[in-house]
Amino acid sequence: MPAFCPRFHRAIELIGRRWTGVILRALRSGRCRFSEITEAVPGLSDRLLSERLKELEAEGIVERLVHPEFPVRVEYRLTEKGRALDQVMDGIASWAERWIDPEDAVSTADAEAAPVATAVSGANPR
Amino acid sequence: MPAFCPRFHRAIELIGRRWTGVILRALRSGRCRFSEITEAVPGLSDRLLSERLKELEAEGIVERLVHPEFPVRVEYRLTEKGRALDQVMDGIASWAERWIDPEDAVSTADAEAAPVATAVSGANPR
DNA sequence: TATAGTCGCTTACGATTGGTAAGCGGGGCC
DNA sequence: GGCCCCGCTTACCAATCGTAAGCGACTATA
Repeated sequence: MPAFCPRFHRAIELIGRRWTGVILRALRSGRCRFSEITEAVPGLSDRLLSERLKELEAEGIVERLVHPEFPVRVEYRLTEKGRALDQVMDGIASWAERWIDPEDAVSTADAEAAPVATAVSGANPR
Repeated sequence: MPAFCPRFHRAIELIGRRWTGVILRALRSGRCRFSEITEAVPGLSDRLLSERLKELEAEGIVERLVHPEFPVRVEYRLTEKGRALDQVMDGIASWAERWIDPEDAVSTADAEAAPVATAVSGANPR
């Protein structure tokens, strides 16, 4: 096995970008509208969701469908390439279930969802 | 399936941080010394490798062994928790092999490995 | 007519993180 | 002494992220 593979590198840097993984998971779980995703993923802002979705669309992992109805409805769907990531996502989920301490995970999610009073006062947090 | 799972989130943001994936792959392929990893991964700097290894050690994914020999030899190894990621890594590798265009990947790696003549010269006023 | 609200973005700006280069400590080697 | 090696650490600047606000097309309410 080679120590470095450009394709592997590109793949993991792509799906590993901030929020990308959770966005793909939300899409897979049936959330397909912009606002459904922001609601489903605590801490994720409009700006980043928009940015990530554009990247994923450019990569051919999701496709964007615009329904020119009432308040413009936009639907995002996994392409075949995107659905091919399901087993990867499942693998990560299994690993997380076995090895990630739920409390760590919760505190992380909280910190992202509600970084209320923490950041301002720190003396020199690193 | 829930749209959001804190443990999944934490897991993917952890292994998805910049360089983390390729570092783990390098470790798995037998490179275990600091300098072996920097050599194996084009574009990865000392600073980031050091930072990522510290994080991975703190997470219990790699362990650090110091051999007080000649020029201090430091060995990094995957723990059980780290080795449990093998199937995830394999899944990503398979996906990449099927879906990532080698040329895209090469150009990406090149850009990272050899920004030789581009960056140095002027004409980059912010 | 005016005001307000919805959805999906986009813009602006400060805070965090990443990349590049240089230095450092402890040893051995000439 | 001066110079190399390894594994970091520090310093500095650019890229990315998080927060908040605004925008365009449209409707609903008054």
